Amino acid sequence: MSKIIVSANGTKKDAIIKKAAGLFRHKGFAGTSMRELAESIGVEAPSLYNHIGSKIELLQNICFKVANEFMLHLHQTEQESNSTIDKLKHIIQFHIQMMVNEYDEVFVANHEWKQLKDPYLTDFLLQRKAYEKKLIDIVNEGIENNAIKNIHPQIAVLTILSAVRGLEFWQGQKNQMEVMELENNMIDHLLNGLVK
Amino acid sequence: MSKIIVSANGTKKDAIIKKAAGLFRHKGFAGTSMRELAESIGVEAPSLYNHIGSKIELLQNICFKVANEFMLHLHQTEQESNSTIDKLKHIIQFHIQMMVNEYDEVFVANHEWKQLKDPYLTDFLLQRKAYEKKLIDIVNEGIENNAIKNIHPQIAVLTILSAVRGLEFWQGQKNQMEVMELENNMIDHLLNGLVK
DNA sequence: AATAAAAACTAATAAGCGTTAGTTTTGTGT
DNA sequence: ACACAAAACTAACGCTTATTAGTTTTTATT
Repeated sequence: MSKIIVSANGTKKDAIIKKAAGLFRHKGFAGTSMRELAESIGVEAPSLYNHIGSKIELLQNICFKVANEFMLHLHQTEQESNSTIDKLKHIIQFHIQMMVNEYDEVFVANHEWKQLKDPYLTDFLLQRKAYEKKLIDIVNEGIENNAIKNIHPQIAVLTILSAVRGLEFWQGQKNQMEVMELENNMIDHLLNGLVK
Repeated sequence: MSKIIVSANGTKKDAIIKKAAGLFRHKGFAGTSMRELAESIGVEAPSLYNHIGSKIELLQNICFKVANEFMLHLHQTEQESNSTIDKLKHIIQFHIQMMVNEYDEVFVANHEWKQLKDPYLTDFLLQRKAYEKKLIDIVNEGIENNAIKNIHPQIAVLTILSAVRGLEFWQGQKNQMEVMELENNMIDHLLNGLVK
């Protein structure tokens, strides 16, 4: 077998990307060298280039994989004909789940996308703006339906996204029990507030 | 006069740190070179070393200046004998103000502190933990006083801090009117929720 | 066992990094 | 105008970077 250990249904490139996500999270994209990445895999740096095109390509893969997953889920949520509040609950829950299940990738997409080069940088930002726009539409829908108070929709979305994207400190505790507690508390906090 | 333009009551080192904060925010600490920093100031890279010790020292200055400002404000807030809710309002407001007035510095402190080296890294993390601990105590006080619902205090603090720290997208709009709107909406959202 | 392909290696490239040494220019106080 | 200090410069150091070229080893297929 090869030195690069692949998981089921995964290519060697996937395995490299996975390791890269972990290192990029800990040390940043610019702060991680290909030699480090290679060593963490158990291989010499040039060997990586049998499987990948470049360092920046790794970052592109991570960022767009995450962006696509979020966008796909949002599309699905839009098409379910739940109440506005349930949609928001669903979205917040998904963000938390992603944060728990694909922590490295989501973190890197949230923090290192600035290191992307055009045209990928522009694409990424457009996708992000589109995502926020869709969320704002949902909040507006809730305001029209009298389900949500007359708050500034953009600020409400900003607050929610900031809150869920910033979840990075919730580390190590992957215990499913605690994740559910986190979900329930955050959803309640962001929807119903803190005041008794 | 010298090439490095100093603002009133500021040393040349302060001017360099200020420029560094801007670059570190845009390109990251590892992604910013001393030659870039020098060029943005209008000087050759080695000239910087007449005024500063090292690159990492710039990051240290930024991170601890921000950390100290937040900690100082929290101390003051603790000693004012307002209600728990007013304390929280006050703290959220201060975070937003800092985000608006010292955007570069706060952003860098929030995102690039990982690049610090020990003992500064450990010190910074301890200070952050202490800050969170104090906030948790305030929330607990509110729960005991029946002012805050029986939420998990750590998660509540996590949510609030995530929300205010993530405010990065609120860019360019330094219009004071809009800042007040942002403040009022976020405070209302984080304290009273979204649901009507 | 022979052959072809995949995946690893070593060696080396040019470029960029933070920083130091040594020197020259600029500004200040007498 | 002279002396001293501050602040800039050029040149260069040793090191690290991502990546390429060329070669050898390993694996899979017949």
